[in-house]
Amino acid sequence: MTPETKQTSEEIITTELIIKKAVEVICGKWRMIIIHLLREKVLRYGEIKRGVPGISEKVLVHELKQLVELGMVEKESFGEVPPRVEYRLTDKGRTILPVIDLLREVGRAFI
Amino acid sequence: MTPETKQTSEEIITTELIIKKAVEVICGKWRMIIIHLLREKVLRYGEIKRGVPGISEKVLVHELKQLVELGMVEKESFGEVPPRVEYRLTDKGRTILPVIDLLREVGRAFI
DNA sequence: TGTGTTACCCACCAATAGGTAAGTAAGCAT
DNA sequence: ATGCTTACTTACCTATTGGTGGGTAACACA
Repeated sequence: MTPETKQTSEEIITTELIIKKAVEVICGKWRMIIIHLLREKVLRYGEIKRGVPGISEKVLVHELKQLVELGMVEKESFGEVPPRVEYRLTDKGRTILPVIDLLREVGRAFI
Repeated sequence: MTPETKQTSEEIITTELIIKKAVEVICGKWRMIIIHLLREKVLRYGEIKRGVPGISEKVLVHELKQLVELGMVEKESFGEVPPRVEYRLTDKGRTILPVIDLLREVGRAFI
């Protein structure tokens, strides 16, 4: 990234902004779990719900909405009854998969 | 990491636990900023405070306490007046530096 | 006597995150 | 008519997070 070892105070400020934004994007009790679930499969709403036991419907819906807003997840509704809605990770969403993998590695020490 | 591609449901549960724990450890509005600050220097309380502009004293004290509890930071008080207290990253704390670096990389796309 | 220094603590408040339980639409099968 | 299915919505509540503005100890120095 930055080839220089010394950072100007401007760069430090930007670095802090980026880190804070990234933390904001990553955090939430269930968000990483949902993304981890979507890692390899396109899933319907109900499948995600069953795959994340313990999450409330309200929070799941809210999280999915935010993930779509952030451009990390794509939502596709088929106009069927009963409804069928699929969620899939976007390329942008996939950029944080390495973060999840790293979290799995370092997280062990804190359990 | 796990050489197998298929995970048993037991492993999936453990994976979720680890990810949730890691997220818990990482999150908080200021935590990563504080750790990033301590990356290369041992700092006094006041230096951290000045290095994290915007944080309230209450939150800073609380964060530092939790970081010590988690074993990520060591606190050393010198019995002086006016008081002098130093904080330094432990090896355990250093394990999340790669996470911060990765967050810096992926975070750009979300600003 | 009074002021400055440093690293805190405390009471109180507001905003956000998350949970619970119920309800809804629209069609199909019974 | 009734119930089942699926993907939600809504009202209400609690808990956690973070912020504000004050106070404190203990000594040194003017």
